[in-house]
Amino acid sequence: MTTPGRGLHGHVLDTLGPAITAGEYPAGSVLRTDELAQRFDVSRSVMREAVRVLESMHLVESRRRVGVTVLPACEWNVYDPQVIRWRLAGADRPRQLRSLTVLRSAVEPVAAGLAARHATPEQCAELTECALGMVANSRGHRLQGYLVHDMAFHRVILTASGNEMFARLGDVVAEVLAGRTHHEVMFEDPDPAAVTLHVQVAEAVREGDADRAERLTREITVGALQELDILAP
Amino acid sequence: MTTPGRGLHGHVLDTLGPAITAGEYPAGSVLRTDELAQRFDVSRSVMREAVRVLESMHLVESRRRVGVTVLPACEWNVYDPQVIRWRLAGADRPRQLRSLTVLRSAVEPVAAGLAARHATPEQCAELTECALGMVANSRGHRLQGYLVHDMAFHRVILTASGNEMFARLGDVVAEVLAGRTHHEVMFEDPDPAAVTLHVQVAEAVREGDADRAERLTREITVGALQELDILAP
DNA sequence: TGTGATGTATAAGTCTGACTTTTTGGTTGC
DNA sequence: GCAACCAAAAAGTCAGACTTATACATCACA
Repeated sequence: MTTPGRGLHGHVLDTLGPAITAGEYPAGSVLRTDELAQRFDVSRSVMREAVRVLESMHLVESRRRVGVTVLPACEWNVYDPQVIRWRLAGADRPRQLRSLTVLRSAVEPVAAGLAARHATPEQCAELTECALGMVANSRGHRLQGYLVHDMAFHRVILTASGNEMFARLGDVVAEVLAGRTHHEVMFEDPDPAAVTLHVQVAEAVREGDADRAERLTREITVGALQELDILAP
Repeated sequence: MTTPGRGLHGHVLDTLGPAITAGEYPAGSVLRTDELAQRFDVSRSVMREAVRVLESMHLVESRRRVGVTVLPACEWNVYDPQVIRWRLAGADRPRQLRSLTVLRSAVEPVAAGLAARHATPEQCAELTECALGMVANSRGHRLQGYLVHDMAFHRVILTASGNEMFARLGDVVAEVLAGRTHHEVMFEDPDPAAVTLHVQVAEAVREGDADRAERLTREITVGALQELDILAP
């Protein structure tokens, strides 16, 4: 995704970050900078930079005379894209996927409603194009093409909402969608009902019908929740 | 909030972070590590650590032969609590407050619905206690006491949702609420209707009525949006 | 025996200076 | 005008010496 291993400290992070988020070092574990520097065969300066970054993500805490302490998961900056990526790549991928899908179900409908009010003509056109692309790739095992348009669709919605916080979730949603396609229903064509919903959302946004856009997007996200068996009986 | 100035690099961040998020260095500005180190009267090692942290927040990008480039706001990790705090303390506080309030309006109703399903008896009790505290402080200019219980109420809802991503928004919501009280309607007693809504939400959660909890919480957040004049005509 | 003052070892924190590597931008030569 | 080449600039890396805070143990005193 981002440039991996931009410098030695980046390489260290690519190993340590996933290890910590995977729970390899339980909360409370204590690491020593010098030992880590030796283990990764880097200088202490480089190791310190890596620790500082982990510290800014609230993954660890560095204290004098003690060492580098691993913090409990409830302290982590779970919205940090890097942390999300590490967790998605590791053991608690399912848990992370569920959390993110629930977040989507909260955010995307509201974002769609805002998009209906604020989307520029260009964004409306983009949205329609994405929806059409989804339709065109919805049959005949064209999962890859479908996915690309699906990700683009949701990204445009989030951006067009005009809310910077929503917009920044574009990458996250894209990774959730990609993950879903790669693991769950890889071989079957997407649900035709879902495809129709996307087309209708594009319509609603184009017409500036905020309520309808929100309601339809809520239906989409309900579908995503059901795929992961997150629902009340 | 968090320990300020934990080490020299922390002090540098406390100055540089707010400066960058306030737009003092426009996107594309180039800084040099050595110059910064001199300006802050710290060694290059310390300065490098600070830059690494800013880099992990996507506030800047460091490239060889070029320097430390300030990135455009659309790249920033706007969910980083540190970044949020810096922005709330700076010039675009109003903009940040609006973004966060819209985010609240999306997340909190869904969180309340989940809380109705998953809240433990202890959490239900806490919730009721918070609501009662709000009632008790709702008259006679007891804004401070009211605020404390209001913040606690929303934090419990977010935690009880059982979703880690929601739970981590507790601090953010608390700061939004605190900011609102300190700036807008500081002198008037809170809207009685809002107080009643909180009591009713606590009720709905206790009874496990997810739909009602969600609907009522949506009313609360609509009120918050209206206070900031965020609404469609 | 319990409690407070004192000492000490430890690991992070800081600074400095030398060296390496990458990259930009200009210069040269065809 | 274009290619190859060169030199300067800034980040990146490393090693070593020194400083500082602090957890823990020790000891003295009540």
